[in-house]
Amino acid sequence: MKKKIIPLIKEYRIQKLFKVLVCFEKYPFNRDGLRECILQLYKSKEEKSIFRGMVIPSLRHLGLILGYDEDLRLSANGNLIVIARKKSEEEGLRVFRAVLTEIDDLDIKILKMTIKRNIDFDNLKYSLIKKIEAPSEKQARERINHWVSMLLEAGLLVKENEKRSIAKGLLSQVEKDLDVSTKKEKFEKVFFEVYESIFKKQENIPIIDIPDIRTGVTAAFYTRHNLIVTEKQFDGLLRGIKFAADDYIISLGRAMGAEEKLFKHENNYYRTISIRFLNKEVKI
DNA sequence: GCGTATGCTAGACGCATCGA
DNA sequence: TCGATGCGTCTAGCATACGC
Repeated sequence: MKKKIIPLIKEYRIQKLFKVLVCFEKYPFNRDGLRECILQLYKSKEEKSIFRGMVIPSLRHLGLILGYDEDLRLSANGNLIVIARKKSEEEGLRVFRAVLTEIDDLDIKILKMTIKRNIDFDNLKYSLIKKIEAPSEKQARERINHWVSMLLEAGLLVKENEKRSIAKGLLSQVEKDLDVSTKKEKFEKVFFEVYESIFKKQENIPIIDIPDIRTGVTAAFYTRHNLIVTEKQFDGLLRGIKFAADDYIISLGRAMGAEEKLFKHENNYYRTISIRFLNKEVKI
């Protein structure tokens, strides 16, 4: 059986990650400003150790940032966490839990296995360590332990005496937050409004980077409706709308090379989106 | 002008060290 | 002993130098 690949999340303290994400919000596309801001959070430490060795890889593995070097910036999920965290600590955690649960569900499945299997948590951890690809058992254990620590700090797992179990109340809240059915009817309206606002901001250039519209739509859903739309959900919802209708045509632009977080549609990967309105009055 | 070599920078990751 | 921290090293990608 092919072993799972679980990356090592070196900076897994959620409160620290919140602070680091604020630096990314303050200094998008500004590596120097970003580096200085982050190093202030880690007194007297080296750029290589903290910035390049811990923060960047961890945030990238969690899908919270995009780009390299001067292009480093928040992803839509990262931006959503920052917006929610500004509202309150609990709201920040609420969004973080949704993002973590989505990753766990896709790659690791600790939460599902903990619910499903009526076995001791340590046994579950041991069986996971055997199933993941890592240079050594020590490394595999470290990867699982860091992931478990994040789930504990997020409150999705709870420690009772020496046992770990699922925080059922919180998890049902996360499941509610990740329920896409409540978002379908609002999606089209929000999507076209955000497209229009980015279009105007770009001085009427119709071709928009998909990461930008993801960020705009996910933020709008949260601020207007208090709904969490993750990047994965955005992509699913976008795939669900008509690309050609009586009043508009949506075109997608291919990526020039290997890039991050491309939009997958009908087995192809796209980086940009543009909309031609046939009867502008109708839609906007 | 073109192709190759070399050096530098940034990102990623393994593992050593330290303290509880 | 184990978890937390961060240093050392490797690799990829890019820019520049150099030779033909």
